[in-house]
Amino acid sequence: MAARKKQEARPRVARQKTPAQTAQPAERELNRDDLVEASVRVDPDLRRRSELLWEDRSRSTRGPKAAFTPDDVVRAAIQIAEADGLAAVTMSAVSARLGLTTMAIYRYFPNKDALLDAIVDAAMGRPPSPSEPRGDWRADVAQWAHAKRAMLCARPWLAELPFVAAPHGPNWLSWVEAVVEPLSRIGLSAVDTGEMLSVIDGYTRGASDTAISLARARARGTSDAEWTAAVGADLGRAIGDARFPAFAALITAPSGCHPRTMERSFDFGLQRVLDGIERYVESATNLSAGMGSSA
Amino acid sequence: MAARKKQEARPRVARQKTPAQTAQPAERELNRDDLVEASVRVDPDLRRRSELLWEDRSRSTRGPKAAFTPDDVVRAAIQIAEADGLAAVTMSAVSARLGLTTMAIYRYFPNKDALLDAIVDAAMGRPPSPSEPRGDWRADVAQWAHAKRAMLCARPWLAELPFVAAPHGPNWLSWVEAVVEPLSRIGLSAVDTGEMLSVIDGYTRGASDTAISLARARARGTSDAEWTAAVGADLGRAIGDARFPAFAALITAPSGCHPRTMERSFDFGLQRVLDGIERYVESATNLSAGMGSSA
DNA sequence: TCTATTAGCGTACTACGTACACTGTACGAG
DNA sequence: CTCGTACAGTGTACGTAGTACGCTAATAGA
Repeated sequence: MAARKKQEARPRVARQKTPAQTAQPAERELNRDDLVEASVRVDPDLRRRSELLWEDRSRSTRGPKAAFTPDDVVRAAIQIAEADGLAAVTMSAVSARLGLTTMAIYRYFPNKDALLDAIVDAAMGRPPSPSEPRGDWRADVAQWAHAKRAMLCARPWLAELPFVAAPHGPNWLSWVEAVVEPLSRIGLSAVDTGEMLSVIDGYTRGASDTAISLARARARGTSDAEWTAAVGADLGRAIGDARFPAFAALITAPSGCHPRTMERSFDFGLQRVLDGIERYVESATNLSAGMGSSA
Repeated sequence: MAARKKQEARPRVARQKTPAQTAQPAERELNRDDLVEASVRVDPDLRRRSELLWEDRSRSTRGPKAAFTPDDVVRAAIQIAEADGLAAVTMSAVSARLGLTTMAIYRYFPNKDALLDAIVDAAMGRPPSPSEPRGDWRADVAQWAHAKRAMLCARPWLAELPFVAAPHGPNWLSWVEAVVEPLSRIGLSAVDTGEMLSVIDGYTRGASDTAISLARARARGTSDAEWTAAVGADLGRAIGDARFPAFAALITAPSGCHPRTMERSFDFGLQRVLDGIERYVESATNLSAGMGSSA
């Protein structure tokens, strides 16, 4: 991540790009040509990273044979992250795992950022395909949310990376596709569907953080009891402090935040969110049917 | 963050702590004594960091006078982060900004992690106090969510830090208190209130990520048009790809993801989430009133 | 066969976090 | 008043990270 930081710190001299086409129409529909045209304006670094995620890196003809594929490198890096955490994923460590010298990975990825991009996409994997698309969007969306949460908890180091930000690879898009599909079946407008996507994904990522934190602790060898004690000691600062009466009352009562009940809690909240969406769907459907019933 | 990483990577030899009190009762109510007892079991590093956030660092008597206070150091660090991003916050940079040599900050914070803890808490600031507590939990919660989102967008570098994780300082607790207070007024059980807290906060953090990403781009000097182009080029990979039909259809339609409409979108989703909570409140209230009405 | 291309190596440089020993200052105990 | 102790800030040095650059050798196409 040091590399990522460097990228952010670079423009100390704020580079003001030529503000030539500030007033370009953004409300139009997108098509391929627009995107090709648009991508020209995109930061070359970002464009290169995106290309590395998508291009077919099949063998080029000349020169000596490479001992590994980029996928091998990514796999090695992921194994290191699984075993020793994201911080252990250094260029030297990855190289060493493959039996290469440090500089050899730079033949596969131009820098660590590009490697991390590939790691993120590979580590996400594919979403589980819904058992049978029986038209029940609510069940499918719930299943997706649980799957995404489980994916993040299984690889808690993944959430340390800014995997919400560009560039996104095929697996990332697959995950999005897997929610958008059931959401589209609701029959809302595209804009509304986008809103619902944001609601579901936002809740899923945000509400998974505690579980991810626990998973991280487990990966470090911390027991659940120790983690609970640490959280309690941390939040317990509120108890007896006049500034936090409501929160103190909350955590003093028998708590719902235990490793055992966390997934149940997640599902409970998810059902509330889905309720909210459903209420909107009902009202929108009623409205479009001309019945004017308010929810 | 390199320091944070190091901390994660440290236990390559998985240190299995003495699993002595694995079966300690966690379902009981918490009180001060429990917490003191519990905190003994907590990772000393974490405990020290928490203490640094909470203890009164008033002047000790002996020795030469310190030129600055820990708050001065934190302020300097935050100024650097505001100007050049989180990556520019190095121990040397902070020292230099205060006119000190690199090693001088170690007189104020034992290491970079501790400094970052303080930065996070200071940068969060205090939540705005609700205009007048008129008993409308929904309005107060919505105001809180918008405020938290605004706070994160104003300091996009803050979201790069694991500020969901321990240790938490007084400002962090103030933010929590500020939602728990209106949520408590609903009259749900403590457990249910905790669930709602998780729903609201989860949605708020998760659904703010896109706006944070935009804010980050702006901080780098990227124009909104460039950012939109970059996002379009990134997600546009889905267009024409048979693997992502639903998502392609979504982004091909006139999109709702524009800088101008982002806050409106956030609020729209927030209203859905609040609807879901409200529906639960209604059903729970009806149930407790013995009317057995199902939602 | 010759040559352009490229995989992997070795060396070296820079930036960062931080350990450690040192200097000088200022308060409080004698 | 003075002296010793505690502490602020300095300077040097080390380990680790990312990576630029030039070298060697292998390979396939001309």
